[in-house]
Amino acid sequence: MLNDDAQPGTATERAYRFTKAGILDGSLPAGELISEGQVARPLRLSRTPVREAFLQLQAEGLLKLFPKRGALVVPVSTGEVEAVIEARDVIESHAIDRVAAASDDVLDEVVAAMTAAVADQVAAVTAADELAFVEADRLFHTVLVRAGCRSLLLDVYGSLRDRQLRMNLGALGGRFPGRSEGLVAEHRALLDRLRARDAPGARQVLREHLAGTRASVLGAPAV
Amino acid sequence: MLNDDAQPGTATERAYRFTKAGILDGSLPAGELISEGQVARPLRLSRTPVREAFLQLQAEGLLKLFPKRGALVVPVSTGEVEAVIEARDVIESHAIDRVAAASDDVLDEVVAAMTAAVADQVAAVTAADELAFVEADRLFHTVLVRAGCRSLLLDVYGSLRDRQLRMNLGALGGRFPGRSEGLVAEHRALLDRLRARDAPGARQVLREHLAGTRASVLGAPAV
DNA sequence: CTCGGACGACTGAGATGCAAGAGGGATGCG
DNA sequence: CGCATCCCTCTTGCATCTCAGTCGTCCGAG
Repeated sequence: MLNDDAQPGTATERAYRFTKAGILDGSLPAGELISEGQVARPLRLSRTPVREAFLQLQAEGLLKLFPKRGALVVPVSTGEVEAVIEARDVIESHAIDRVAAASDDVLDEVVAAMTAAVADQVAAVTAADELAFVEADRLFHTVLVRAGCRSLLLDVYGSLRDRQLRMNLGALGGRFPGRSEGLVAEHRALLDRLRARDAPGARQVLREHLAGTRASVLGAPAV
Repeated sequence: MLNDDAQPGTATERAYRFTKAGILDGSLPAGELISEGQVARPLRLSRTPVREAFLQLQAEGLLKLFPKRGALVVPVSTGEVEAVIEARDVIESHAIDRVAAASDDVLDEVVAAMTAAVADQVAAVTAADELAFVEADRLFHTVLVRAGCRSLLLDVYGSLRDRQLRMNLGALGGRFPGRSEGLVAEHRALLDRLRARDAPGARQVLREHLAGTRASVLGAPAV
């Protein structure tokens, strides 16, 4: 937010990061109609790279471009929450199946990585570091998906997590109201099932996990 | 291919369609490094809209942009075939579960639409109309996914089918070497299972169906 | 004959300029 | 005072221009 300019990368990348960050952290509020100039001016860029960034963000579903009108920061609708949860369920369940059926070596490696992520989460909770917690949470799930899915689904999953991050921030204002412990416990349960190669059990845990996420996002009136 | 100009839509759209069509029908061969001018010149456009089209196609995975070098028409690798098949399996299986658990009304409607698609396929086979056959095949699956998945997965599935289309054309030169009957039979079997709300059975049929597709794409040396 | 460095053509990244379309507010009329 | 209309501004779409990086080629030295 502060270092608007003099960032690394191409102009397009800078515009992309700036805009995406703005959307994710809420400084570009959902439902707002933003213009290319709004991004180009503070970054001291021309509109060309901004346009390319907008296009990319539209492909990710964070923006919706209206001809001659502007770019709408798509609001997180209830439907979208459901869609994201559904997609996560489908993809992560698949990953579970694959990992549970993998060789010992692969399974061990994945479980180790996921265990480490959980440890990071616990550390983040004690340090009261929101960002680190979210990052570790993301890592936990990403490791699973990376191990169990091919590139295509993996890419989809990546953009999914971005949207979910935004949902959390939008609905909860960035707070995880005491759900941290529950999340960690569910992660541990998932790991247990995975370690035992109990795919149906792991999927069940995942489903409950996602149901909890869904509830905390949808059911939170405010703070 | 013939009507290069005077098409409807914005310049960006025209560039997008032109390039995508070229990639899908093979006139822009996979592995080739194409330049913006190559598309802009025949369409009598400037390079700006072409660039935007390239960006979009990169997001869909059909192109890979190399800075200052050009745009690579990504070759259909064995890995990509596997990835597409995997993703289709995951998404369509999920759709099957959802549809099989849906209300009678929904199920009936979906089955009716899919039955109609199969009928179209049969008609296309007798008419020896490749294009219509592929279109009907696509419709068959799309109806299923549309009924069983929310927007997000549906979008993913859409781009999936494009890539698959390209794989077919690339590997088989557009021919379906006598597999048409098999495809129709498998579609019918899938419909039977679906009609009986036998989700596991339907998934099994689907898996075999996709295995057949995979084999015909990967394992087909020629005709 | 082969290898290496420099030159030139080509390509994309980004900036700028112009024109068309959409919306909102002021204005004139009933 | 309410409403339809016009105009003015804002925003994007696209073209054009400049700059920088990359690659192929050519020429000379060993």
